[in-house]
Amino acid sequence: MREPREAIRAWLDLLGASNAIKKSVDTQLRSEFGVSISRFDILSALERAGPDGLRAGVLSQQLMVTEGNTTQVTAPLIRDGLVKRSTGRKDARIVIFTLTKKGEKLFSIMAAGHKNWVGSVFSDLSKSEIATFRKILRKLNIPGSTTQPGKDAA
Amino acid sequence: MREPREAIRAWLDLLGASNAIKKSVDTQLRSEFGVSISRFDILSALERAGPDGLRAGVLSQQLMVTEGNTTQVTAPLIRDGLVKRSTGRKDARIVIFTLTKKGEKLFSIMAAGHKNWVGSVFSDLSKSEIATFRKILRKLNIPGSTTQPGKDAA
DNA sequence: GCGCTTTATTTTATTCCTAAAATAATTTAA
DNA sequence: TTAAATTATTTTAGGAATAAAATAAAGCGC
Repeated sequence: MREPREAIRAWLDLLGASNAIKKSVDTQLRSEFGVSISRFDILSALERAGPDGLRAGVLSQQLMVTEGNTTQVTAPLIRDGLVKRSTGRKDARIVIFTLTKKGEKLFSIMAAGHKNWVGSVFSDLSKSEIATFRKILRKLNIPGSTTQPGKDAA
Repeated sequence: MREPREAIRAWLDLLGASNAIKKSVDTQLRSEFGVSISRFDILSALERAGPDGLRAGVLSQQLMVTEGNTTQVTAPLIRDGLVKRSTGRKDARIVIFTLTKKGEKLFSIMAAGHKNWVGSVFSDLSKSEIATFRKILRKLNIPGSTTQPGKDAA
């Protein structure tokens, strides 16, 4: 494949679709629940983690953002009583985030809406088309991405 | 397609690929030319527009950003002498952005690098795979998107 | 011609993100 | 056991985006 013109078009299409879907989901989460997509992602990770919650560093890794960002985005969630922040009992450097009851309740409602919205975006695609789509995404050569097959450390 | 689980996975893959490619391109543009991807996009639009340049509103529309954002992102490009800002001769409310000679020169170098980087991301895909990929992207139902087929104003 | 509306852009305040500096707690080593 | 190094997180400064308010210029209606 030495035809960068088509590659550029594909990249612009990919970026455009991603931005448009993200904006749509974000707008719906905000208007219905007053929560941005970034905050939703944090609630989602904490829900998956269960009652033990997640350390700040682990949460950041999972969301692929910096720790500074996690500190900032959790702040309003804590202020609003959706997330609890506690420090490690053995090691006081460690910070653990968990979902509060209120956070759990809100998240379960939001998750249903989110699932439906995303489902509707892909509703015109057959199961095999979705599989093809994901397969092609996996074939992209993204520099610095660890998601490549069989790329173990030397 | 009533299987939101796979749809969610596809959406997360799509978002992840888009973010990763964008970060990679941005990093390379910054390190080699000291220009962010947002600034590159503006230079690119102005290059396509040619010597007549573009009005602030048109530029914003093309880049799908607000006019306030255009004002802000053009500012450093003007400061650095890559873009010229002039006001309309007939209507003083109108602002026109054009590429300077310096901007043209830098852009032509950057565009070559950009084309290669994006090309390499898609280098493992055949021509028909790229076509399939773009076709599937076009089948996504994105709320509020005007890119849907045959959706004329009523 | 003068006030009112519309149009075009800028400014302001806020969110989300990063990188780098600062802080704070623990562990290691001499 | 205390000074130095490491680890975990927060703070700070700044870029890129938005929405909404402010500014500024044109165009209308009478």
